Formats: sequence, C-alpha cells, structure tokens
Amino acid sequence: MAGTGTGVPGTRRRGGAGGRVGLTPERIVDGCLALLDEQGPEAFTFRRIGGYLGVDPTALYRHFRDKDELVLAVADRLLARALEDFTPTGDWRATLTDMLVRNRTVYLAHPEAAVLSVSRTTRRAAEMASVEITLGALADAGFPPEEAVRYYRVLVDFVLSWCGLEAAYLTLDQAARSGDEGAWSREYAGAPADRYPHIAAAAPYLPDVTEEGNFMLALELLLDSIELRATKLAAAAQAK
Amino acid sequence: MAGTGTGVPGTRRRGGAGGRVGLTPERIVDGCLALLDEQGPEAFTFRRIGGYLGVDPTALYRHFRDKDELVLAVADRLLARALEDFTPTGDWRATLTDMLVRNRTVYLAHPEAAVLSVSRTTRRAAEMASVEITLGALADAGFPPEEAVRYYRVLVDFVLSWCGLEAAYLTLDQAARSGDEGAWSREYAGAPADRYPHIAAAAPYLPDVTEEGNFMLALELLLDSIELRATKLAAAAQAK
DNA sequence: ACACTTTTGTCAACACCATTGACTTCGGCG
DNA sequence: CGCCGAAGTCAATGGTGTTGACAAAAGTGT
Repeated sequence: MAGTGTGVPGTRRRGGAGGRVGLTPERIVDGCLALLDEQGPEAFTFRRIGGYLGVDPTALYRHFRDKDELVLAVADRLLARALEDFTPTGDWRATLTDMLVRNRTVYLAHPEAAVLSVSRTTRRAAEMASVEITLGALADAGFPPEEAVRYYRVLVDFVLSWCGLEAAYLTLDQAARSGDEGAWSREYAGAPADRYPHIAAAAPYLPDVTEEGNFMLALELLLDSIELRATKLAAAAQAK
Repeated sequence: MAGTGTGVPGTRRRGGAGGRVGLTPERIVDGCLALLDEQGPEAFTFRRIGGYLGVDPTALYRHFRDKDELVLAVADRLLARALEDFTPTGDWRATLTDMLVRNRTVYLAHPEAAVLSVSRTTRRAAEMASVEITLGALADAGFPPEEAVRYYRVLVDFVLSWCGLEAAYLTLDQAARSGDEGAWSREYAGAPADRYPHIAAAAPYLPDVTEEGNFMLALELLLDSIELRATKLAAAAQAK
C-alpha cells in the first residue's frame, strides 16, 4: 500500500495523498518548542499541544505514532540546531569544548525533551556529524583510532548523562525544586559539626558552585587528562 | 503536634499512636524495591504498590505525603545500601574510587529505582554520610574546603548522571533497545567512508568499549586531573 | 465530471494515573 | 471505660496517553 501511486518518489507528498494539509510534522515540532518555551515542561501534553495548535489532540497521532516518537523528533531538531553554525577550528581542544558546550546549551534550553532523548540514539545526520567532528578532533590530538574511540565514548556519555541530570533537575516541579535546591546549602549548613565536620567546613562554599561552572570544571578535568595523555603519546613517539 | 505525648522520644512509635501497624515506611520501601525488580519501572504506581502489599493504594498516603516523598525514600535506601559495609582506607584516591564504584553497582542493580532517584537530593542520613566521606577524602588529598567543594560536586554529579544514563538505558523496552544498541556499531560501520572517514576508521574498535570499562576510564581521567592538581598544590605549599 | 481511495481531523470513550475528602475501624492513654 | 488520634478503606475528581468509529477534504483513475 505504501509506495503506490504514480507520483515522483522523493517529493513531499507523493501522488495520491489528499486531505487538508494544515498540519505537518515540522509545524508540530515547532509548536512544541514554542509551547515549551512559553509555558513550562508540564505543558508537553497532547491535549495542550493540540489546543495550542488549534487542533484536536488526537490529530497528532496522524503524524506521530505515540508520544515517544514526538519527543524523539523534537530531540533530533535540537541536535541539528546545536550544529547549525558550527565550524571546527584548528585547535582540537577548543573544537571539543565548543561542541560539547553547544550540546549542553541546546539541551538545557528544552529540558523535558532532553530528559527523554539523551538515553536514545537517533543515528541520523546530525548525530553522525557530531561523532565525526569529535573523532576528528581526537585524531588531530594524535590518538590512533582504537584509543580515540575510548575517549570519544567517554566524552559523549559524559555530556549526554550530565545534561540528562541537569535537565531532569530543571524539570522538577516547583515544590520539589524548592525542597531541593534551596535546602542544599541551608540544610547542609545546619549539619551537626561533630558528626559531619567536613560538611560543616565546606558548607559556606557550596552556594558558590553554579551549574555552569560545575559542568565546565568537569569538562576541563576530563580534557586535561586527555591532553596529558596526548602529549605523553607524542613524546613516546618522538623518543622512538 | 509532632513530639507530643509522654512516650520516650526516639522510640519506634511514641506514646499515643494508635492504629494497626501492619504498614511501615520501611516495609513500603522494601516492597517498592522488590516490585521494581520483579516488574518494570511502570509498576511504580500507588495502585500497583498497594496491590503488591495487599493494601489500599491510598493507605500509602498515611506514611508518605505524595509520590515524590516515596521516591526520595527509595533513593535514600539505595544510597544506604551502597555504604553498608564500607570502610574508608588511608588512600584518598582508593576511597573515592571504591565509593563511586559502589554507588554505580547499587544503582545498576536496581536500574528502575536509579532512574527515579539520581536526579533527587534526599538530604538524609545515607546521603550525608556519602558527602562526608567524599569531602574527607578530598581533604586528605590536601585541598582546602573551598576547592574540595568544587571537586566533590563534580564527582557526585558525575556518578549520579552517569548511572542515570546507564540505568535509563537498561530500562528501555525491547523495541527501543534493539533499535539502539545493536545498530550502534552496525550502522556506524556502514557509514560512507568518504563522508565520515573518522567514523569509518574507528568503527572496528567500537564494540571493544564496554560500559564498565567506559565508566572506569572516565573516573580515572577525572581522578588523574584531581590528583595532578593536588600534587601541584602541595608543591606550591612546599615552595612557599 | 464522477466515483474512489487515501489522508486528516473530530468526537467519544477507555484505562490508568495521583490525589483528596469523608467514613470506618482500631489501639493505647487518661 | 470513654476518648481521640492514627491507620486503612471507599468513592470520586481531574488529569494523562491512546484507540476506534466517523466525517470531510483533496488528489487520482476512468
């Protein structure tokens, strides 16, 4: 049944497709992103998306089999957006940093989509491009493919998992967040100093740690080690 | 309200508490873990938990204000289990490694519970103990509190997020997993070598990366950098 | 031009979810 | 013994994703 008709294959809607085309996957995805920006993550609902697009909620099922597929579509749009105006430089470390930071930025801009998508692999164009860039940068650093693969996996799993956690955190509703974030420093500061001396000593500095700075520090630590190994590798090759 | 009565404070149920005590928070949490292990994460429902414990679902509200509080209790139970037979050694790096590996082991043993709990901060006994140990190890390494706090946050967020991703991956249903995991190496191996030369070169080595080895490498990279900074710090202190 | 097929949106309904309030039952304390 | 608060039950509410039967619209084949 699918693939019948006389239309040229590859065109937008081949031969015999009818219906009022007021709704497209693209428009739906755009609507989801706009809706998520305006209202919170709790607005990511078929009913509210439908209402936002002026359409019956179940009409979305004509374009996406279920909610998971819709989420993946939104996620893939985000990945593509992260690479939109990206140009790798000659510095492999700057290239890696730039790309990972871009990924984080785009994920955190739409946390609920990130939460559901970081654990999924799309294997589409945007993802392939990211992988190629990462592996290329590691090759520039001087690593042979079998070693570059290991660092690549560390870096990609690092950024995906980290963003997943941050995004999950942003997705918590108000009650849970106020219970969490605010109380961190407050409750830790109130810890009995005799039972938890190190916590008591460290508590005053806890609010100084920002999410952004925390991510950047972790990334810096990882890249420091990788760079160190690269220089050692180069030195060994030199010596031989 | 709380703390009234004539009973000895600290006893199980103080003075004037009545009712048939067939249900305790401990029993509920145990039931949740057992239920999550037997059936999937989709079993984490007041209705199904109640049915599993042979009790009305709404009875749980007598012990936990809402579902979120129940999740926190489960999360803290996992943390406590990770610390059960833990004894820090004199080597700060070995201590950190041991504890983080323990956390991962416990989380991956209960992936469904891990997914729900890694993004939450419990601020309860087990978590406090973990934090104290971590900060203590970093203090042993020679870091002042304001710097130890930063590395502590990196390490805890690293292990939580990483385990969250691994656990989320383990909990994917069959359809999504077969779509994901198998195709990784397979589809990347089939990538056109002219468009993705680095992927083509690295593809043969991709199956060599195990989840366990990947985690250990990431942890090693982080600790390498931290240790390096510790030695530099010690050298600077020596020179002065 | 007309019937036909396929798509697209609508409507009503189902099953499940967390959560609430009123009600019953129980147990220890005064 | 009577009381009062705690523990458990029951029914109901408003929300969710998802499904199936139906109606209208747009292109195609003849």
